[in-house]
Amino acid sequence: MEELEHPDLEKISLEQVLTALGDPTRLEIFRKLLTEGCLPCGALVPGAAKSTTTHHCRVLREAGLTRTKICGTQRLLRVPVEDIESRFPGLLKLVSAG
Amino acid sequence: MEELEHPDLEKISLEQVLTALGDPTRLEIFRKLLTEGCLPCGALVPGAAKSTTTHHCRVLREAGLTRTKICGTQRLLRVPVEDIESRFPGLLKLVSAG
DNA sequence: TGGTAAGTTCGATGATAATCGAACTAAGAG
DNA sequence: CTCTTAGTTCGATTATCATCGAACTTACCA
Repeated sequence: MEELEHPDLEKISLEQVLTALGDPTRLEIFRKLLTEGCLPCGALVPGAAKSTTTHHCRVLREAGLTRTKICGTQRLLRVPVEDIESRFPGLLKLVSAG
Repeated sequence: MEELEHPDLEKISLEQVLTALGDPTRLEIFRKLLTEGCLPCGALVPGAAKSTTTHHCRVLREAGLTRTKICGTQRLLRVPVEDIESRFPGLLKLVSAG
């Protein structure tokens, strides 16, 4: 079960993370993944065009906020909780609370 | 010494905060205020047009991230640290570290 | 009472980004 | 092999936003 390429979290800037989460759709995706664990791309934004969802998933992945596992025709997204917590301490608590 | 109007922090959404800080210029302003304390509007973005700085200050203020005191012809901005910490726990640590 | 310095407001402009549909790729079922 | 399902890529469109200059307000100083 391979994974898509992901950036080194050490090289991600806080600005990039905040920009990624500053969009309402992506914040909703991120929160959904945090509470529900692991979800396929298609389950993330009900009602949106597939290409739109793909776009948001890419922005989140490139900001280091999600990991994507290739699982047949599906892409399973999850939040790398420990990695994020060590690189951006406070972020997950912030998103979970807000 | 009066203050400009500020929103109730309880009514601010996390999304609004993240959008405000997602811009590189505003993140820089916010960090500068965090480290240097209290600064006039004009000292925040060297080189920018005054109207640009005014714009960014308004976005930050409307997101509850700054308080503005009217001081003669100047507007002195500061970060309401305690208020932010209680409404958005983790945010200040996140910004300070990143 | 000028004059200056600090910000604001307004309208325009340019850049960035969100969204979509259509065509495509890849994997699995029958 | 064919069909379906999941997602990607591409190009176009639209909307949002960052930036600016010009005109204005306000406070303070000489």
